[in-house]
Amino acid sequence: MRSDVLESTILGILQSEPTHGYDLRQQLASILGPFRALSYGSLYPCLKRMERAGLISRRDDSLPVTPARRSKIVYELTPAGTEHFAGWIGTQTPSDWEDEGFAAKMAFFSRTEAKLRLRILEGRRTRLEQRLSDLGDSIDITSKRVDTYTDLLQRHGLDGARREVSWIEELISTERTSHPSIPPALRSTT
Amino acid sequence: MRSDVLESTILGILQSEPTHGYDLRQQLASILGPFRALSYGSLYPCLKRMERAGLISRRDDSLPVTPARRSKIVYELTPAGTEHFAGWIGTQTPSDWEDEGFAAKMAFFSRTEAKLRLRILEGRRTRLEQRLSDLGDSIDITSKRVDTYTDLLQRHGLDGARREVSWIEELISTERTSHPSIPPALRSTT
DNA sequence: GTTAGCATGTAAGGAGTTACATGATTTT
DNA sequence: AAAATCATGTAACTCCTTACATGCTAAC
Repeated sequence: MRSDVLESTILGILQSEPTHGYDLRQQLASILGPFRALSYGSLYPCLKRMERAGLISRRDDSLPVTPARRSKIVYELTPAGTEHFAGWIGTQTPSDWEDEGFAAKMAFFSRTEAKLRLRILEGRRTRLEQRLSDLGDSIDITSKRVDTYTDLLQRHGLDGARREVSWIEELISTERTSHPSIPPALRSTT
Repeated sequence: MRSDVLESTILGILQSEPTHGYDLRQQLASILGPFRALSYGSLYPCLKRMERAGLISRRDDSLPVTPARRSKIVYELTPAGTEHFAGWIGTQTPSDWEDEGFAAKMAFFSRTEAKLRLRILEGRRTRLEQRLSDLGDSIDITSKRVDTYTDLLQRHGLDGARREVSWIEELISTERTSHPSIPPALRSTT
């Protein structure tokens, strides 16, 4: 995962409420999928970097909300962190086409403007279509080699890519129909 | 990709015919999918390591098969390399459960014994089922957080995981039916 | 009272990318 | 003759994992 994507995702989680590292990892895993979950050996140094960069700060929680004071370090957003997240969520970046960048952006879509949401989805679709055609080329190359299993593997990959594209297309059409403010003329420009 | 998986895959490709680095990369991409394709900055050092380890050797092709001698370096298997590949293809290792390890093994399945093939497929299925249940747990955790988009993302991930499992199950049942030597009693032990 | 899970961290090392550097061959 | 593609390689850098080290708290 690109470090800016990770940082922005952390900032996004912290925007809901101050959180400590261990818990942050669970949420990260549940948003991005348990696979891309990173290890603590990756997360804690990242939090330290972000603190040094002034994006987050350790919260001095003397609140007796949780009975006993533990050795938890609760992080919260600084104004700079809030601003950084607003910048990320309000713009389109190349990493938005990629798997993880896209997942991270989409997880916070309810805080994204409808127009930008659509643009990001369309960018993602373009990326997936390109991937689909690459996959097709690659299968053509191998087609001479008539190994049954290699073939099955490749077909499965192709299916997955196609499924990905149609999922995105459903999302796009849902976005368009639930925002009828967009003139119908634009809808066919796809 | 774990380096032993990469090395074994390279050995597997070289078993068909001696190949040079550039071409090896295309074949690697077409077998494993164009995504997991690695860069030359990764491949060439790996070939050098393998040469030093005695698994492959540079071929002195004075053969005038291709008209002009170019600056190509053609690698071929050494006896040690052949043996190494035979060991890998003939055994089950933990990396066979994982995405890349499994793809690499399956790409050479036509050179794998039917029994072992089945065991590897079943191991993969177990791994995928575990992944599926992890994903279910993770969605339960997030279910309180009723964000539409996070939800869509997670459902999509779950669908993908389920699709993966049923694909593997189809493969397994095909393996079993096309090898009726296996007593029917074993088939229900699934 | 001991096991399991919560919680934070560091050091070493693995794996791969990008950018750079170079040059041959084929196509337009 | 220029552009594209084939072909090999290195160095710096990024990102991440594993293994280790430590200690608290809750449940059995």
